[in-house]
Amino acid sequence: MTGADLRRPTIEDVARVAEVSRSTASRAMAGYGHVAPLTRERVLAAAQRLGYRTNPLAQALARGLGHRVVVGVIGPDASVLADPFIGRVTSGVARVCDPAGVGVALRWLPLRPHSALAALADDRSVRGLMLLNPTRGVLSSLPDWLRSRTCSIGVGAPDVPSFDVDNTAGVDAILRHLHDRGRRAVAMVAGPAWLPCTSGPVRAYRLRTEAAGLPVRVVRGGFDLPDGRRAADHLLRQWPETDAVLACCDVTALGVLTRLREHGVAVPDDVAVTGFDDIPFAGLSTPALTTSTNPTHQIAEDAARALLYPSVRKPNPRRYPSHLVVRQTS
Amino acid sequence: MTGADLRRPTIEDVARVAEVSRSTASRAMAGYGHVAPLTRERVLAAAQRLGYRTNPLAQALARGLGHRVVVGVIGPDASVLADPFIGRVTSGVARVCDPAGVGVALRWLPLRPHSALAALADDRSVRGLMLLNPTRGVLSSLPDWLRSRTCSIGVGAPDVPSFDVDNTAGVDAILRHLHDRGRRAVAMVAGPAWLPCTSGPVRAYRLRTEAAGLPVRVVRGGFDLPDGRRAADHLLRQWPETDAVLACCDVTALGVLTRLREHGVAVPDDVAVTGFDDIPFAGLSTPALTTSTNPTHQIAEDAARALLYPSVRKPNPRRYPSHLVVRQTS
DNA sequence: GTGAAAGCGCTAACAC
DNA sequence: GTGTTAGCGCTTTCAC
Repeated sequence: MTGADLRRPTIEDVARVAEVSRSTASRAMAGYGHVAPLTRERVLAAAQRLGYRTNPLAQALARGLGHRVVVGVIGPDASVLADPFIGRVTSGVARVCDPAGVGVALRWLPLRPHSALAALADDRSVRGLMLLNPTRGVLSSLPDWLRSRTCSIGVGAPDVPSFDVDNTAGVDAILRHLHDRGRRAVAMVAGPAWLPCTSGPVRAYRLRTEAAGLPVRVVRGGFDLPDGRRAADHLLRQWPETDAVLACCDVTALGVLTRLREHGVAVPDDVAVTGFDDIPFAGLSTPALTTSTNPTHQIAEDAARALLYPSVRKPNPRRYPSHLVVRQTS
Repeated sequence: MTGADLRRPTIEDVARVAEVSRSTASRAMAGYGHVAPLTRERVLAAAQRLGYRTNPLAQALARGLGHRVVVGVIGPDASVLADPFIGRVTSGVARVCDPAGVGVALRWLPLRPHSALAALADDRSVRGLMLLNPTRGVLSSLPDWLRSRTCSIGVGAPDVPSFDVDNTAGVDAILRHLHDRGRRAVAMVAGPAWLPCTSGPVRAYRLRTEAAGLPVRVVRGGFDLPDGRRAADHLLRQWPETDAVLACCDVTALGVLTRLREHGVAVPDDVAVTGFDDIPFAGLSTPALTTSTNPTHQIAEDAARALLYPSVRKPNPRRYPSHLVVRQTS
């Protein structure tokens, strides 16, 4: 009835009602440390009765735990944040972080992120850093405090847990599939050179192609449609006998597809085209794109959990299988 | 050189070096309140020299400001979070919040979100709530504390800033376009009934159609491909003379498109099809989808800023124009 | 304009 | 097992 009722109850109030000290109340609520079962019950009952809710702000300060996970995307410029892939990662992380009272921030990091990482390293609000597309160099230059709370979607390091699709195996499977279908002149449209994760696939392609005694043909692509179109132009000019194009991402593949059509090349009759990622609309193109599907949400969520609960150590690096989805373009 | 150097400098250290009190140092750093210019300079210099970085955790506690914005998506079940649209919103918000030291959490809210909102209302870590697809009923039931820090992407209220596409005008423009092209039997595939933002477009469609003395034909759709396919089946059966389908979302439109093709219906020759949203791959379908493009990122970012900086009042509700993109399906 | 001091609400040594 | 106590680092009245 008095003004005191307007105040939200603090743990002090709970302690008073439960007739214990603040520390005991704290222990009882937290669930660790030694508290007599009966005492805990009393505390919990008091909390319940008062409608007590712990204040995450105070908790964070006292524990010295940051309240946000930063998703840091390394790339040549901030436009990398516009990629739908980033949206999937961010939303996956945001969902996993929510129950822990943690939020997600999204930030572009330049290819030489040294100073940006230094800034992150002395931001006490940072609970963890999820690095997208880091190079080994970047990982090794991480300040210690930050390193111990970093994970990577891409290449990792012994002390930086990494989560990624096994795209080497994925690309290999696609190539096998193309060979099985009788394609002999398979050209690869690789990702941009600055992207560390492109090297594995290129190597896999090279290895299997050479082993089969077939010609190795790699053209560097990017991530968007025009890149794919340019790649198609390049291929047609350079190696007109190409009978399959293995692109490292769906968007590029779709660019290749449209450009080939414009040139009057029949897909898949003249040339097969494959993508990678299985974006939501890969199945909607005409013809529908053969690609490889990745558990992006799963990866993002596992990575987020690794950051939130670092004590639970898992095998590192963690690689997720990519599954071939054969549609109509191959 | 001593152990003290390992400790991160606090504002206390800054104050000592600048030879002022903690409060003055605090004021100087914050930038408001009265501080003599010279004093401020001294403080700033000291901070600089010590490499002082404010601790957002302590700041949050002392100021009583939450550290995360919750994006709450209202829908029948948690699967609504998988929509790519959510990814775009989340990443947009996360980017804007980052510089403010704030994170984003993502949470599904049931159609009757009463208790979920109550929980949010006494979570002190919540800086703001961004509601997606709320109904007026939901808005009016918001607890006061929460209401004053809520914004909506969808319908709003006098005291809840809302940000949304003017989809009524958008749909009207599409319909006008179809009429201009000579379509006379335009059927609409509306969004799901639980989605509040579907009523405006339906009304707009009804009004203009009736005004033109043409038949009103609405079928309820959902958000995914199968919904569009079902809608197409329904239309062909019910109103075989339909010569245009106005769908309220691109994915549904693409479903309609593929299903029509399977039925041997030529698009756009026999039937025109239009979508809404201009998802990244609307331009890649064959034929390319005519649709309307929306500034989703802009909306999300503006809404986030409204939450972070509530003092900067803007007109409410805020409506963003949708722009017709005529491609090949109409 | 500046300083003293009282919080913000919770946690975690440490002593009992 | 439980309580005492000293923080966590910053903000903000309120005097002067």
